[in-house]
Amino acid sequence: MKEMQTTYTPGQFEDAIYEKWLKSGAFSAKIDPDKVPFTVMMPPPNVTGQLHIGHALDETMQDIVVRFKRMQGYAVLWQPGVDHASLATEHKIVEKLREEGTTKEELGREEFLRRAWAWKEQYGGRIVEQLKKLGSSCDWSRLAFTMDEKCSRAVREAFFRLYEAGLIYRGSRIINWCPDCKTALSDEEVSWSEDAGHFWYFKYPVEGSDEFLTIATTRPETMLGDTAVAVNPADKRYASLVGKTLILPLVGRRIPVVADSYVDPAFGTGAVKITPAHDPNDFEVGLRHDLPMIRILNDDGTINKEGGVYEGLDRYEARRRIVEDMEKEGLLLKVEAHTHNVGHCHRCNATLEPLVSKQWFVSMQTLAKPAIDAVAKNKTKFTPDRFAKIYYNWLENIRDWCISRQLWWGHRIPVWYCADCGAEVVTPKDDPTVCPHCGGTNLSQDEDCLDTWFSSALWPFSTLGWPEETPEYKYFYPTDVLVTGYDIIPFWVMRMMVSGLRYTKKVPFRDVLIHGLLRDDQGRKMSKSLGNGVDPIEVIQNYGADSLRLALISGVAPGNDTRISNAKFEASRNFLNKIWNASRFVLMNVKEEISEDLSKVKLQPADRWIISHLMTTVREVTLALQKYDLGIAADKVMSFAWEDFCDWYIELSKPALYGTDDERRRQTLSVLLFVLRNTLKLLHPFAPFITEEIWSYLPGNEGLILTADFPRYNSRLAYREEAKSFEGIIELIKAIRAIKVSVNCPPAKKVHVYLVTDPRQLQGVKRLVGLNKQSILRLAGASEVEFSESGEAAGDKTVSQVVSIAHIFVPLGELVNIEEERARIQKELLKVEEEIARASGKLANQNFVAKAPKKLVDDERAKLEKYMDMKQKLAVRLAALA
RNA sequence: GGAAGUUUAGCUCAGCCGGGAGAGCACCUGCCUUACAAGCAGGGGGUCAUAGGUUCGAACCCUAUAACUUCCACCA
Repeated sequence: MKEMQTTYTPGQFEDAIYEKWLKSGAFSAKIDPDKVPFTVMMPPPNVTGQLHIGHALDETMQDIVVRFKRMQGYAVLWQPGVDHASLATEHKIVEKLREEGTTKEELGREEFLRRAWAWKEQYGGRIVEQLKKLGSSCDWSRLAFTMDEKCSRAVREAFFRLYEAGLIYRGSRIINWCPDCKTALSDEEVSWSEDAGHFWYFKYPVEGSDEFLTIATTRPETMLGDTAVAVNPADKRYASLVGKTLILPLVGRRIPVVADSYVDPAFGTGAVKITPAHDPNDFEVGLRHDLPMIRILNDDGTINKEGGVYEGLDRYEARRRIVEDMEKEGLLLKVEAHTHNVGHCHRCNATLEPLVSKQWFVSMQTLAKPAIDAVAKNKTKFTPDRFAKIYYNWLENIRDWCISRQLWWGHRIPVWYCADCGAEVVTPKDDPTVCPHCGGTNLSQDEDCLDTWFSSALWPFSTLGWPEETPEYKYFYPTDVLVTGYDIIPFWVMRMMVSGLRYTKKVPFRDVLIHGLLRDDQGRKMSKSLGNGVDPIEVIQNYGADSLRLALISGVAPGNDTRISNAKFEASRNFLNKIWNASRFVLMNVKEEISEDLSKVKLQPADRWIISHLMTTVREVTLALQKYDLGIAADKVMSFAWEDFCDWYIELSKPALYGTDDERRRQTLSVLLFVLRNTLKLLHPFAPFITEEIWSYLPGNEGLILTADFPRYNSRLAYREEAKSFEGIIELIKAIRAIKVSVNCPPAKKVHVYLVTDPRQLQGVKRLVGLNKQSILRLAGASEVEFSESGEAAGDKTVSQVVSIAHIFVPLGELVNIEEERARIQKELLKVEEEIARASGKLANQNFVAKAPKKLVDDERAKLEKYMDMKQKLAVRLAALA
């Protein structure tokens, strides 16, 4: 047999274990009509991205569920994949080109895409390798990419169907424009922040008078596009000006004063400059009052020809110059400091400009309704369920989705324009060459790409071959559970629900398991700029993948944000070292073939106790995993393994292992092996590497723990009563230990223990103690334990304690101070009296006795009896010490 | 303005169907006891944010209040 090392050194076996798993083929999903499918779609990380701690949490949670289900015998498909991440990837490539001194426009579309694919090839494998380090047991043979043929086909079909249904349209609307990335963004891609800015008060002259109307603005440069000033219709201050004309300074344009209830009279001056082309609210006002829309910005954020003398200036330079010029004209009234919410590009953080632009949109309202209903009718369930409210909140207030991006890396919009008749041509599969309207051949494809999330929204079924009715699609769809962070609900969860219901008529997943975000040990978000990010690969190197996995999920309630720190990784690592050494202990004692068939073993009380606890743990862990309470499940396994198995059972087993009764030794080993094997199985989904490694050392193993059966609760092994009575022995051992400590008795000094037991219980207790005598002596540090009629046999210099099975007397000679002992007993007595007061108070309450469940009342009576008995014994002892 | 969450030991957090307040870390005491010092044994420490209510019984359910966090809307 191989020898195990004395400490847990994950770095020495994790990679080899992963290879073993891959070779076994157990990650590959197989369609099996005799099995129940269980399907999970991995949220695809960005193809050129790097693994961060958030992925690690997401992956770990999926892997736990998937491994659990695989062990339970489901036909598991965990579909992995990567996302082309149109904007993020293109942004990186553009930056690289900038370093090289060129631009994408200079390269041209074709060359740019060639470079992008090369980039994808270069970095696309990295994230996959990192996922493997975590132990992810997904089916790599099915690795998908959002721009591969399958997914692209699905995108094309989906676009076609929505277009045909009139749910995709092209229009000029106010969108969020990033002047750096030079593309439109959806509302969801805007990140807002409170930025310090200014409020500039400008005076606009009223035509044909000496009067002025004062407005306030945070973006002076937009005045170049002003086509009106609005006031509230109820505002008496400005009533006389409504309908009059102002002369827009610097520009000279004649603009009307209009009345519109959108204006808040209490804010600013109560008069608002209206720039319909550069503000969503102004856009609406413009529509209501039929105002012209004058766009003043180029795509790169410089002023266009509408800006007259300011043409060509960057927006901020223009702002500075305009303020300066207004001041020169005497039209700048004042400047105030002002903080306001400013939208930034979530990718490059540049300040966004709202502007009117012709883009493609998806009408969301009709599509949203089935998605709302599906959750309301519980066809898809959120865990924790409070996230359903967040989901509703989004869908009920949904606005149209801007899906076109002025990018090249992505799915090109499948629309062709006929140069001859101006028609839009959209086809589901092949590119059109002839215009179906006029027969012209002068077709050109839209230059833009689709939002990345358009293809992500199809992920649960595009990866399975939809729109074809493939065997995979029929067997594995709908999927079972989607695991993701709450920050992705609006981007992805919602859109998958919408698309799934629209295209497949089914919910894409039955459960959505939501997790929180990870924060540093001070509760701050992890970010590149703070440099407080935890690199999962580094953690794996230092502590092992299993430590990382345990640290991420143990003690965490679903959906809550989590702080992580090295202290947590250390704690997990220590636990795993414990498991490692416990296994090593068991194995080093196995010197011959040991049967694990418990029906052939004459079980001792301690054996039944640990088996009983194992069964309880099996039941609780299974239940928790089924409810996706991963943190609770992990904690249950861990406390069973460490406390029950290591701290108690292994210690209890030592007398038998080192004793002379060979039959007894072998039987104890049977139990040790049985419990160890099942503990490893319970732990496997959480800590796959170490459990697989130890598994390889276990005798008589065929195959991997990866594909072993998950333990099942067996009522024949529950041993409820036996386990309960054995608790008395544990209580006894603990009490003797405490007695020794209370008088500073050196642990190595063995003590003689006298037990006094109620005559009614004597036979049972004697038998129980007799069966466990060696364990009691060893664990409590005693030389002898004997029964006696009274405590007198122990003499005067004695410390005593009452436990449920006996009154304990330990003579400790010089170590005993009678005064202290009296005080200790008195304190003990006080505690017992409190308990008696509590229990009898409860039982005196007629309502409690009448209304509480019978079992509770009975339990309370039993407790009262027990405490009365303890009180009596303590009182006698106290009197004897007097 | 709308929504969701949090408030429990010194710190970080669990706490399921309402039925004697838990873990890890930290702290104190004693131990290298032949699996493990990444360990063992023993211990101290909590007005479960506040105020009401429901209930025989509330950390848990309801109402209000306070503080903090996040998301959405939005300040021209």
